[in-house]
Amino acid sequence: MRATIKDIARLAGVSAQTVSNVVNDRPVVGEATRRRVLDVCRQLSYTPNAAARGLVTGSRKVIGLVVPHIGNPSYGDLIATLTRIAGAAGYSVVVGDTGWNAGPERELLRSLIRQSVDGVILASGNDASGLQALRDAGVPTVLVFNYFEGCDADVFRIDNLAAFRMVTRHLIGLGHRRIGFVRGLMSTVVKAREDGWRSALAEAGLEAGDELISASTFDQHGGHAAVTALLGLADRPTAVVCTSDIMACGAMDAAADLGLDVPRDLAVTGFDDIFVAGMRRVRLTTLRYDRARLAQQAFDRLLQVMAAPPGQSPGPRQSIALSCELVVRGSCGSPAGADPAATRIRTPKEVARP
Amino acid sequence: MRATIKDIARLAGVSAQTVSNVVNDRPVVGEATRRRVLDVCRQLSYTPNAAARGLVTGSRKVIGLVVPHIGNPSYGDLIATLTRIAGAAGYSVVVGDTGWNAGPERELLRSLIRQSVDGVILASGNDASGLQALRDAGVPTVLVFNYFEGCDADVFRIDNLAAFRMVTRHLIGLGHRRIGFVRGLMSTVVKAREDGWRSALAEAGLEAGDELISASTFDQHGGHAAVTALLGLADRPTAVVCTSDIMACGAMDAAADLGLDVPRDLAVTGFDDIFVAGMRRVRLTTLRYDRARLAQQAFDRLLQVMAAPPGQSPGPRQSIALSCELVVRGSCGSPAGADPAATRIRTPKEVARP
DNA sequence: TTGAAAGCGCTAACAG
DNA sequence: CTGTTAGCGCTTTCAA
Repeated sequence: MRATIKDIARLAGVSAQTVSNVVNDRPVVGEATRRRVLDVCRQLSYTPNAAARGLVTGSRKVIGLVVPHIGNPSYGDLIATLTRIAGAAGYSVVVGDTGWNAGPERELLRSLIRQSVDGVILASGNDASGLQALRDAGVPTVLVFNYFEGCDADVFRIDNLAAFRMVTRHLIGLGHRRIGFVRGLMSTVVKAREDGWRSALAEAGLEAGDELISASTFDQHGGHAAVTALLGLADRPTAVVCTSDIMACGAMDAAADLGLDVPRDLAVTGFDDIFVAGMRRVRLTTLRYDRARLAQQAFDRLLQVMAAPPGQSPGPRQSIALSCELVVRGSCGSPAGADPAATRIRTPKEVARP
Repeated sequence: MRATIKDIARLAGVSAQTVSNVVNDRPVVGEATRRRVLDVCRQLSYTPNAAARGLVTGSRKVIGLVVPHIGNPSYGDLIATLTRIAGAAGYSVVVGDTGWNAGPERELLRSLIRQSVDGVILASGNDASGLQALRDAGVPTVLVFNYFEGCDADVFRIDNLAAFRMVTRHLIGLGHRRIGFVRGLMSTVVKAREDGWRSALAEAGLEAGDELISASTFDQHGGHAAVTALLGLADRPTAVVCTSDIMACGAMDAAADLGLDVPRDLAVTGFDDIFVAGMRRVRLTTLRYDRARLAQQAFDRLLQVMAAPPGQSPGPRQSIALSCELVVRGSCGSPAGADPAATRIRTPKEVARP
C-alpha cells in the first residue's frame, strides 16, 4: 500500500541503505544516485515511517502535552504556542485533555507512554501519581503551572501566592472589606492562590472565614454556582477573587442574574487575561502572565532533559515562578473618570529558586 | 531502560509470545502463567511499545485532528469531545493547529503521515492540497466543517448557506436595510456563508455591494479591524453579520471604541455559540449547532472508513450538512420588553445529501 | 561511495 | 496451552 524504503530501493536500483542515506541527507551519496532516488521518492510520494525509525533510533520526535481543559482559551493559547515551538524543533505534539479528572489523566499518560513519546509537558494533574507513572516509565517530564509537594521535577509555574496577594490588596485598596475567594478543585496551585488571598486579608486585619471560600468546577458554570452561593450569604462579600477568567465570567453572570451590578454591587477579578477579559463589555480586572515565555522555557528545558543520559536530569532541577502583572480594568470599580485604558502594575520580577 | 516483552518473558520463565498473549487478554493462557506474567509486568511497570506493535499490526490506534485555531473555544470544544469519543474507542488523538496557514498545515499533515496515524479528521484547510496529500499516502480522511469543490471525501459540515440566510433574514425582519458581512479568509465555507447573506438580501430587494463585505483574520482582532473599516463608510451599515463569535466579539469592541452602542447603533451577529456569546454582558445573537453530534458522526464514519479495505471507502460517500438554530439574544435589538432569555428558532431539519 | 547483515519490540502463523 | 520462527520498516554496524 504505502511505499517503503525497499520499494524505492528496488525501483531506483540501489540498496535500502542508500535510500536511507539520501532521505536523511547524509552527504555520502553520489549526486547522480541521489537525484535518482529522490525522483522515485517523489513519484511514489514516499514518507518515512516514523514508528519504524523510532523503533531503532529510540526517539519518535514526539512530545506529549497534557492539559486539564482545552476549551479554556488560556490552555488553547498554550497549546498553539507550544505546537509552534516544538514544530520548529522537529517535534510533533500529542495533546491530551483530562477534563480535570484523574481517570482520564491516568489513561492519557498510559497512552503517551505506550506511544513512546520522547517527553511530556504536564500542565494538569491533581496529585503526583501521574508524574510518578511517567518517571517509572523513564519519560522525561516537565511540569507547567502545577507542582506537587516535594516532587523532584522541573517546574515552570506562576508565582501564585504573590499574584493573588497582589490582586486582593488591590481590592482592599479600593475599600473592599469582605472579599470572597472562588476556586476550582483543590490543588497545590489553588492552595497557593488561597494563601495569597488569605495573607493579603491578614495584613489588612480582615477576616478570611471559610464561608468566604466557594469551591466548584473550574469553568464558567463553576464560577456561576460558586458566586451564587456566596451572594446568598447573610453578610455577603462585596468582591470576589476568582482563580480563572472563565470562572470570573460565570461570576459576573451570577451577579447579573441576581440583579446586581458589577462593579457597583460586586467587584470581580480573574486570572489568565484571556481575550474575553479585555472586551469592552466585560472589562475584567485580572492577572496576566507571559504564556509564550512559559511555553518556551518549558520546552527548552524539556529538550535538555531529553538530551541527557537516561535516568538523571542535566544539572540542577529548575523551578521557575513567573510573576504576574495586575491588569486593572472596570470590574472592580476603578475610580470615576480614570483612563479607561488598562492600567498595569508589575510585581517585582521573576523569581528563580534553584 | 524501559522493560520489553523479552525482559518479562525471561523473568517469568515463559516465551515472549506468551507474554504477548497475556498482555492482549487472549484467553489461551493458563491461569497460573497468566498471574505470574502479570506480576512481573507490574513489577517492572511494563507498558507495550505501541510503535513496535503498530509496525506489525499495521494500526497505531492513533488518529490525527487538524484544526485552524485551537484558541477559539469552538475548536477547543470539538477537540475535547473528539478526544473523549476516540479515547473510548481505544484511539489516541494527535491534535494540530494550522493557525489558518497553508505552510503549517502541510507540515502537520506530513508529520501525521510519517507517524502512520490510522486516520485523520481535517477541520482545516483552505484548499484541497492537504486532502490530496492524505489520499496519496492512503490515510483515511474525513472532513469536518470545510469541504472543497468536487472533492471525493466524506464531509460533516454546517449548512452554511441556510444558516447565514436565516440570520440575515432575522436582521432584515428587525428593520435593518444595510447589513455588512464580516469574514475571514476566503474558503468554500466562507463562500457559502456569503451566499446565504447575499440571498437573504436579494430576496428582500436589498443591495449587497462589495463595500459591505469586509475581510480580515478569523479572530477577534480581525473582527475589530473589519468592523472598524465598515463603520468608516460614508453610508455605514446598521448591522453586521460575522462569520464567528470571536470575530463578533471584536466587532462589538470596534463599535464601542467608536462610541457606538450595540445594538442601538449597530446590530451584531456571530456564529458558534461559544460560552462568551451567552454572557449577560455580551448577549450575542448567534448561530448554534450540535458540536458533539458533529464530532460523533465524523468519528463514527472515520472508523468505518478505516475498517474498509485500503483504497476504497465503505459504501457511498457521506455528506452531511447539519442545520443550525438561531439563538436570539440582545445584540440585535430584540423588541423592548421581550423575555431576556434566549429565544430559539429551529431550521427545518438536518439535510443529508448522499 | 555503496551493499549486506543484524536487530529495534512486537505479533502472526504455525508447530509442538 | 506454550514455544519457535519470521518479519513489519527502518537504521546501525561493518565489509566491499
